[in-house]
Amino acid sequence: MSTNSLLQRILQEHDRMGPAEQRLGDFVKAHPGKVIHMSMARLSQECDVSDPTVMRFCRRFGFEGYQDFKLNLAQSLVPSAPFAYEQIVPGDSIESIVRKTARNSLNAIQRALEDLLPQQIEEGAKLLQEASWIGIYATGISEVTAIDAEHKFQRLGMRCAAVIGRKKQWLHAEASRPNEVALIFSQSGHTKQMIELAIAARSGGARVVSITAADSPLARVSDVLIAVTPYDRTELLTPLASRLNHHLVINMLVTSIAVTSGSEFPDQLPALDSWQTDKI
Amino acid sequence: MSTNSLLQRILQEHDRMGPAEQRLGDFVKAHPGKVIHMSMARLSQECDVSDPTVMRFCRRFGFEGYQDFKLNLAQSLVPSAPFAYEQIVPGDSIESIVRKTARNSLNAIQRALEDLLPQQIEEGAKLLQEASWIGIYATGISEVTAIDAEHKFQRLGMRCAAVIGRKKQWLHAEASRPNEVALIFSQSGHTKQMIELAIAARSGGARVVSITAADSPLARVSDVLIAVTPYDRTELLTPLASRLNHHLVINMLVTSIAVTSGSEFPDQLPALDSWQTDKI
DNA sequence: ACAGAAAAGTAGTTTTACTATTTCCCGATC
DNA sequence: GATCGGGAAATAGTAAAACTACTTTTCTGT
Repeated sequence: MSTNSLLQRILQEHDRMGPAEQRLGDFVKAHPGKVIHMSMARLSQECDVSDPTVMRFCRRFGFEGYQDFKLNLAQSLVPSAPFAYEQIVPGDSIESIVRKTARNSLNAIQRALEDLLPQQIEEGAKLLQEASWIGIYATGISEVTAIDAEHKFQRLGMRCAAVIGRKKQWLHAEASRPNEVALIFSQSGHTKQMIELAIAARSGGARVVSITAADSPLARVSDVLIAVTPYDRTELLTPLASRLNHHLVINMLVTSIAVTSGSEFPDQLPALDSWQTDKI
Repeated sequence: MSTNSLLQRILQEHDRMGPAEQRLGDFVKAHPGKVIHMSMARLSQECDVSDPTVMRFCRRFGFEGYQDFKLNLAQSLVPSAPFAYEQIVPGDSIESIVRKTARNSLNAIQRALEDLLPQQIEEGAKLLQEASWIGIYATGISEVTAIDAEHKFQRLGMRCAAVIGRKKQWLHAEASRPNEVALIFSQSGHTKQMIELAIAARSGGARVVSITAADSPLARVSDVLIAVTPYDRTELLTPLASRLNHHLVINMLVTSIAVTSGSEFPDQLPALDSWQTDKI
């Protein structure tokens, strides 16, 4: 993404700098959190460098001076930006659970924003929109995702159903016919049941839209793939974050369909609960 | 929450300050982006205030001085420069739908991180953990949230059920007895059915944990409130964002319960799907 | 109305960021 | 091989910034 962190730019510029400025760069990279609380004098001393050199170093990156540099450095350090998954461990306080959970979710969405390909969403939305019926398939905890999708598509007046459970899924997939779409959610794209469902649905003439990992077996047997990069081993531990992106994709699909079908307030549609329930 | 955005803290402290410091506070709130590039002298002049007053103002919030204050201010405004919700409009391209959806979600989580009170999560988790059975109630699109909660609590081996539909909900709520907990999800806290369910459950001896807006009718009839600030009119249009925070709360509850009950890998629990499904 | 405390301001000191100029280092040139 | 030249860095100096100690003003309560 275009929002290159300042620290990365320092790394890139490294070879184009003289030795004194390199020492500066190394120190800033190593202790950015310290630097923002240091004066120019202290920093220059720490790196065996004179303070006009610090000045030149800052200007090199397009800043007006040291102050301006420090401010931007501070902003690029802010926890939410490009930062790692924080594992939750047994001793954690409630407060840190709250913080870590939220931050991990932020992290997940940020990654999604960088990785998602709008074109895939577009293709998926087009197929879904043209379908006469949509079967929504998932297993395990992704079932909730399927139910969520069902709710939202039905709001748009579309014919669809979340199909849960092995036997039911088989029944529906084998009865597939042209003009229908099978929408499949799978984290890894390696789940046997889902791959077989995709194949069954296609042999009946239906199209398959999968929200799953790129380069997975499921991706290869789908007509349209919406690639959601799964999390590597460490990050797999996070329960919400991994599923969050699937919900995001659903929302993007729903909104896209609403937009292209000419709704005036595309993002209002799924929020109509208020009409159906009595309030006091 | 301790990670309260600086601007919010300024707002909270407003009444405890003298008129000069109030002028400062107002200016900082109005032009935070300007302030971070101003010197103390310029700021004090702009607010008709002497510069030791600026000093005192900064120290009031626990900072060492003006510099330190500016640094933290800069960090607190980094995330999405203006916190504004970006409405999706009919003409939007797929790409901007993707971007806006993701950014609105980020925005929602960030707000949750600032507003959520860990103590409420803690109280909620405690009650849920001690319950002999948990009834999970919701209507409309929040039903998905209820199902999600059911899935996750069951992973922990807890006895619970998502109760969907008016009549079923009545049956269950009226049969409530001590040691049971009713877990209620409601965006506004004004839904009649939910309030009545809460009252019914309590009169049967059960405790009520609500995830809803503070100061709402539902909040007032609950034993434990987990306050999730609802979105004002403009932001109500966002379908995912408003519900997202309820999912976050569920996750925090599940993790908290897992931690306090001594699980070794608290954040791994809800990710055990792999055990149940065949992979290829 | 007046004592006492809180709030804000004045004046002064130290530190800081930044500038202008000079020195050093190193490779190419005659 | 001394010299010239150009980039990299340092020295020295300045204006302004941040911070402190102290004084004055403005409330508040008896």
